[in-house]
Amino acid sequence: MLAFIRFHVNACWHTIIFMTNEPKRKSDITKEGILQAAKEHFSLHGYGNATIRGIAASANIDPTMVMRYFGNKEKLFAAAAEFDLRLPDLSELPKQQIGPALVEHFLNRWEEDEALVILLRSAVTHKDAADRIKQIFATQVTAMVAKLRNEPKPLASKRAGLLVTQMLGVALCRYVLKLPPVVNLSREELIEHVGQTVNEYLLGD
Amino acid sequence: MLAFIRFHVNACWHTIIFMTNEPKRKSDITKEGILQAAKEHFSLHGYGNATIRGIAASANIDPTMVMRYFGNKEKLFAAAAEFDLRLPDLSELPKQQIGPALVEHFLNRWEEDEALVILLRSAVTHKDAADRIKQIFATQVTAMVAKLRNEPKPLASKRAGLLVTQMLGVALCRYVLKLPPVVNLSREELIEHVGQTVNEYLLGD
DNA sequence: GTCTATAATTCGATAGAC
DNA sequence: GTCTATCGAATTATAGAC
Repeated sequence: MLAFIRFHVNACWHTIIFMTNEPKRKSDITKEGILQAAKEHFSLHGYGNATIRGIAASANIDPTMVMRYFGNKEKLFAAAAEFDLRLPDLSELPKQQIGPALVEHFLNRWEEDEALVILLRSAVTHKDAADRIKQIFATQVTAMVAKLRNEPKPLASKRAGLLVTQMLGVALCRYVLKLPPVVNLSREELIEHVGQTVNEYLLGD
Repeated sequence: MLAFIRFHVNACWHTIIFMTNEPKRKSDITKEGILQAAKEHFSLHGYGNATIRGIAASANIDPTMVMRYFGNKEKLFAAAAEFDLRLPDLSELPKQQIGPALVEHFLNRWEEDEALVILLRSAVTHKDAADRIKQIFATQVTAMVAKLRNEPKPLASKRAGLLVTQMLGVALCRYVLKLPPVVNLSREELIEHVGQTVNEYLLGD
């Protein structure tokens, strides 16, 4: 098991990684450290403005090591942005609870895994990231919506589209742009009000 | 009055500008052409990935002319991203129509003025653009919400926050990321369903 | 495994001729 | 007003010594 100590000098984060249990090859530890630093830099600056050198500095390692382990910047990004929405099966819930439960799940995933912020901040200018987001929401979300009710695919696609505008809007304002009126909303307020909207989009009409 | 002819060679747009009426100084025409090209490049690529050289090429002009007219890249961006939401006074409308009317106004503004897409695509990685968006939504939107009903400011701020997540989410998915399920929604569908949500956020409880 | 040196680009910005 | 030439900085990526 690996553990991290993180500290920052001159407004720049650094990571020290150490083992807590099973021994692991040094190369794996190094790779984990690079990946952790990469996630942070891509998350903060987006694909284009994150640099191999900056990532290497945060991981306390030589920049050439990053290339050695990940080949190039694209592959490093792909590794750092690996993500799964892990949408739960909501079909058993009472209808009134589906929306709030889904919003809570989204908030949790967004806060526990940097990958979505990475993808969102990069997708706006980086084609690979945009394609990943399109794929995630085209497959996982539409499938979940279609499963919820037995409707023809075009209608499920409309519901999924409306749902995505609201959920990505929350993520953009709260976790990427950090707009004060949205950051100041509590989790409970978001779950209640946005949950009601999601319910309308998924089950309304 | 100025008019534009636009064509593209090698997947890159170019602009020819000519007068239709009143004569104008050549320097003004040049400046207009640069600004038009700049809006397009910032809108497509964001601040960091748009280049002075690319903008100059689109405007059929020497790159040094851009610097001459606008000083530096920051000032050129500020000129290209100049924007006003022009929120209408909705307090006279029947309550049921406020949400749909507001959504329609947002869609119109977004489609007739590139500046909002410019700001949104740049705000994610460029601090100046993020600050502009924060300012626009902190002032114009919150003021409109507060005017709609006579409520204490913290409550108006919550309503404005929820509203912004939905409206920026629509803009992000439809005009920036161009997610298929959202692009495929018709204007009428957006006005109807998102309008209902907006009504809930602005007037609910 | 690690690091120095450097190649090859690209960009914003400036100096200065005409 | 216009353009050539160029500076200085930053980046990804590679070659090769130890």
